[in-house]
Amino acid sequence: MTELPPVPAPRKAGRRTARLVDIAEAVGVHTSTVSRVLNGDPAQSVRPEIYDKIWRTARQQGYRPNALARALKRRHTGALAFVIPLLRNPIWVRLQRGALQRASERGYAVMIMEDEMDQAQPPSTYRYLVDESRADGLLVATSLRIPAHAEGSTAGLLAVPHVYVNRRGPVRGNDVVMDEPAAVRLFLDHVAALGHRRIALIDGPVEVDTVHRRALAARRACAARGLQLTVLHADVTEEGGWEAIQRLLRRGAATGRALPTACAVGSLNQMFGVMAALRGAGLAVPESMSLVSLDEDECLAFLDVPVTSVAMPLAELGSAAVDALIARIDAQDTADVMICEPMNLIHRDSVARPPGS
Amino acid sequence: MTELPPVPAPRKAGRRTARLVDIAEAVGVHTSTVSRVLNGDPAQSVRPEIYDKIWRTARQQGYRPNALARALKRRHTGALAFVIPLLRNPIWVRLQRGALQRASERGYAVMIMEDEMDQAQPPSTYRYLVDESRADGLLVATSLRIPAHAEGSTAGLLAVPHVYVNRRGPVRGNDVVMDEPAAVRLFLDHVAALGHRRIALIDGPVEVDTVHRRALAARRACAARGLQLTVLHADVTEEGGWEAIQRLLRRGAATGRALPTACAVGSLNQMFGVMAALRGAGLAVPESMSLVSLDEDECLAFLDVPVTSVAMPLAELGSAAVDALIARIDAQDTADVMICEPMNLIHRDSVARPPGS
DNA sequence: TCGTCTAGGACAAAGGTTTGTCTTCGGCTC
DNA sequence: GAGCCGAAGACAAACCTTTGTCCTAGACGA
Repeated sequence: MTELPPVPAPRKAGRRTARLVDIAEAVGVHTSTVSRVLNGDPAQSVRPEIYDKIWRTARQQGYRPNALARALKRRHTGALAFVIPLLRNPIWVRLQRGALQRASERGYAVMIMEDEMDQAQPPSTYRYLVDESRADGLLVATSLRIPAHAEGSTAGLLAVPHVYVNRRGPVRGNDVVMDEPAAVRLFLDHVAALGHRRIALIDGPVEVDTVHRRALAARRACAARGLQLTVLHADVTEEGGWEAIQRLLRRGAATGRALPTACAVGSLNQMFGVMAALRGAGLAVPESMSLVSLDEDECLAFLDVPVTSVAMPLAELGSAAVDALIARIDAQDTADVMICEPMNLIHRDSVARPPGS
Repeated sequence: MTELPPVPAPRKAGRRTARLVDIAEAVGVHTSTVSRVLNGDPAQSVRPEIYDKIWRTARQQGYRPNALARALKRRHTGALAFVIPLLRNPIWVRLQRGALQRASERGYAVMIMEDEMDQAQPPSTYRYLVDESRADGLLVATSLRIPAHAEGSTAGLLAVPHVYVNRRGPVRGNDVVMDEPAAVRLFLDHVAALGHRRIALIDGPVEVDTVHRRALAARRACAARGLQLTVLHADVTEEGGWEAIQRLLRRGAATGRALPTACAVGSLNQMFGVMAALRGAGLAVPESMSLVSLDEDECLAFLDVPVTSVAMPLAELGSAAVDALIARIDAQDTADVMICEPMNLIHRDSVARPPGS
């Protein structure tokens, strides 16, 4: 394997790929006939002998329809653009996977546009992809925060088929999201049943829509259950999680109020920071603090103390988003979609009864 | 060839986007003039007044050249296809980022094709993307193992501009890889200097090219330094890492030979399993076993014991791969590329002197 | 005055498909 | 035998740009 043949650099020597007209000539019919036969046009009738010859020739010449010409004529590119922040956070990977797979099943290619977390562009920036006929529609998973969305950038996008993924856009009817409230309740019910009364939620910046909805759901659910809730917003990084715990501790020390005994963490990255900070503060998990990750990843099972988590339907979200976008491209229904299943609490070892119970 | 691409659905009618002819009519010139002016053709001379009017009208109508028609005529799509296994492993994310960014700088769009780890396709499968004029070239980062590559699947790809990323293809001249031997040496020099003599390398399946090259480099370097090396191949998962350590322990018990005192782990996923297994076996890090990850990720700094790692130039790899592919598309040079920098050992707390020294 | 040159454009031919409309011809009915 | 019809395909017009070539009128030189 180490010594392989030297490369002959076989750049295509003028031999162009087969076209419809090549087949037509070889068979002795018009290109329109070849086109209809190859596309299985039921209205076209040809003698079986010609039919066979067309297929044989096409196969033999390795014919592939030119997607450009076809798209130009059909006014339909068969491509979807996915605007996504490429983060280390595995949720995006799973989401991307689900979307890619479904798109491929439905005969669409997906082009990925990175939208950097730090300098997110308004989604309408990407409209040009549709205007230039590079894509038929936009899957928007940008991390731009809500207020910036709302201001003006809206109008541009509306002219073009698009769907917001895991986020709510400025108008209703184009969103595909997960049931964040259910995830939060899954966590709350679990720890409340064990006797926890003081709860913390550590999550990303409040301007991020998912975070906002989780916080809201947590507040409602805690109010309903008579639980005391502390919400801490921090960067979606290990540092962020670390710093959030510091804040929690400082706040506890300053007010003299007892610390929460159960804590949910919005992202895997933050989780690492949270655990490090807890360890540093001498707070044992789960003895002093129960921990639940709202972001499932297999590595959680292998940590020092395996972390209980809520597994969200991310792949399902991705594929549902693709379906929703294609429906919009085909000018079909246009309603928000919420993906609820499957959503499971994965029991591991980071949750226990509150201390002193 | 049995199945042509799925027939796309019809598209809703509506306000069409501006075309060259719309501008031409509005201005009162021929479309060719508009095209040349808008494309800045230096050979075209036009009165300043017309020039201004063309630009004004184009801007006002929000003209965007139709990428399909343009690509059809120019025989150049401006898109690259990236065949990649979408894994949780963060290396792919970084690689993808580097590639996306560079491609966008060079005016190319990137479409991502997922190639599943489990059922990887021969790279020539994706040739159709170029044959159908969907992309100008292929960035191949498939996880398919070498032997399968070599057999027959080669010929198809050669006809098309492509580059293997982080892998060696079956012929020389189309590979963009990192300096894995240097990474291995960085690890070895570090632990050898501390007095370690018995070394382990836990990595993915040997058929994966990067793994193969790392193992080879490790063997050579250990031989040269008089170190004793154990290489363990395992799945690139947490389980895999866990199981590799079990194997190491069983082997030690069976032969009665002393265990390695320093261990490099090829991927982050495996690292979690390795640490769990070590913990389970009562082997403290770094007192009983020094650990180095060959896969840097920020979370390593926040683990129970922060893990020393070798940071590889992944983003650089991605952008270099894009450059190399574009060079091939432009029929320029065709030589292998090896990315060497930046590559750093990130010192954390998982490496110490060997026990009893 | 005639020819030449150049600026300033116009014309038209691609590029490969799709698709609405026509044509031709044999067979059938009446 | 005239008329009609369906089968089997041919024709040609898009789809929107790019680009090689051609045209025209005024300026200029001889």
